[in-house]
Amino acid sequence: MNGSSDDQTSQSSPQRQRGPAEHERREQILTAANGHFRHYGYNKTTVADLAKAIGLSTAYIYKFFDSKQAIGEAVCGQCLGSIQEQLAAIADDDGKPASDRLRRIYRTIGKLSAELFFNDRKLHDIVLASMAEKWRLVDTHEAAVLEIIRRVVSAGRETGEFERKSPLDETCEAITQTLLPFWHPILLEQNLDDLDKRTTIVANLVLRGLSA
Amino acid sequence: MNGSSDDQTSQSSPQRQRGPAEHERREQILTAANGHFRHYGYNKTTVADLAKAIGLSTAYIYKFFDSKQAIGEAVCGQCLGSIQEQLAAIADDDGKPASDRLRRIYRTIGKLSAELFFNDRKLHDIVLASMAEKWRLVDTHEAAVLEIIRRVVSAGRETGEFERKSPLDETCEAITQTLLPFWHPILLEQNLDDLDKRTTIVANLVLRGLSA
DNA sequence: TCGGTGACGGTTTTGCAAACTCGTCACCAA
DNA sequence: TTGGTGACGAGTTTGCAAAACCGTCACCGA
Repeated sequence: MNGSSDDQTSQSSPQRQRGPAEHERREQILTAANGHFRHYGYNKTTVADLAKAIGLSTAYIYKFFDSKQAIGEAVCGQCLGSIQEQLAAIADDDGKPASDRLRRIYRTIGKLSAELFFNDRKLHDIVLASMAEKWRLVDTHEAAVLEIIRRVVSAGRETGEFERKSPLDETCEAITQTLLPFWHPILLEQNLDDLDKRTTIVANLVLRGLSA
Repeated sequence: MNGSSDDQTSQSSPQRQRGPAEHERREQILTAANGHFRHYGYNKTTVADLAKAIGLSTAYIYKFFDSKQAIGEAVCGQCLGSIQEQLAAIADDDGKPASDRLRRIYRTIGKLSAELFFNDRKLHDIVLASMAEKWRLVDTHEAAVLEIIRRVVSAGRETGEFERKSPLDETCEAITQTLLPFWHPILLEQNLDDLDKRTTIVANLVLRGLSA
């Protein structure tokens, strides 16, 4: 009858990576990790597996990464970074009205996130791992999305397309909040149905609130 | 190197409860379950524990509930029902403008949900259980919230406070989506900080989109 | 018929030792 | 100094038998 709480918050604060930043070996490790995590899953891949695949010892891998978790974060970071890039490309497409861009961001973040987490089925458990421990990745990603949103909203305000009275920071934060259900792995897992429709109607609602 | 997927969706569709609906024993079981789940947690409470506490056999308990899960759902349902009632009370307070009511609903759902899931610390793992299996409770709750939102928005449209052009259904669904991060147990767990502020700014954004 | 139970099969959880994994360190070679 | 490794301790997962739990059924008494 004891408590069932397992509070091991391995938050990984230091963040400064180990060893040389640009190094062939680092890329090799990341590539191997990417392949193995996708193929066998995160938990079933051991650091020794990666070492063997490259033809190194495990000890040497630790010259480049603090921990297995750090490798996982790097791989995840690349995936999320790719999403961020695609969103940024939409955000910075000055040819289109800001409202169109924002609408596209809603639909795209849902689509890309769903693909990332569930089409690549085996990557799914790295996500579970990253949630179970409390990796900083989620916060980082959220911050990046916030920044992208800010760019779009600012652009819309400058062209007079969006209202200018509400505080920019709060508005952008609020938009980011409404975006959460469309990229958060756990929410996505629980509700993949109608994703495209849901993103669209929320985008509509939000845009009504933004329009000048 | 096999898959790590455990697909046991115990969705519990039938829904029709067993035995007489209004019965002293049913209340007793629910009361005992409530106490035990809170005190010892859901997983560590056995049906035999409940039976012993009331002074019955386990077999008799199954005259009233299909399964332990059904008991858990009933207890959870009561808690969520209490939240729904409080939200409904706000929604139906005709003395105040609809925008005030909606704003209060945002803040209240966040506050009450956070209290339910985390102040009552031991109830926390019933939530984990209810997520791990895919109980219908979450959907039921979401549907109830949607209905409450619909009442407020309808009221606001009738008084001319809210715009009337957008489709009512879609708008209410969208609002419900934006509410999700403020009551979903897992999101709440991951981000309790600034809850009140976040609900407020999202409410502000949404209300700008609603105003006539 | 209503209120209630003991005993039982099939599945899940538990306990514990063996095997494995993570990450460090001292150390080697060019 | 840069590139690289074997060996090892602390902690974690695995395998499997024993115990516990869930849920059903036949049955009892008023």
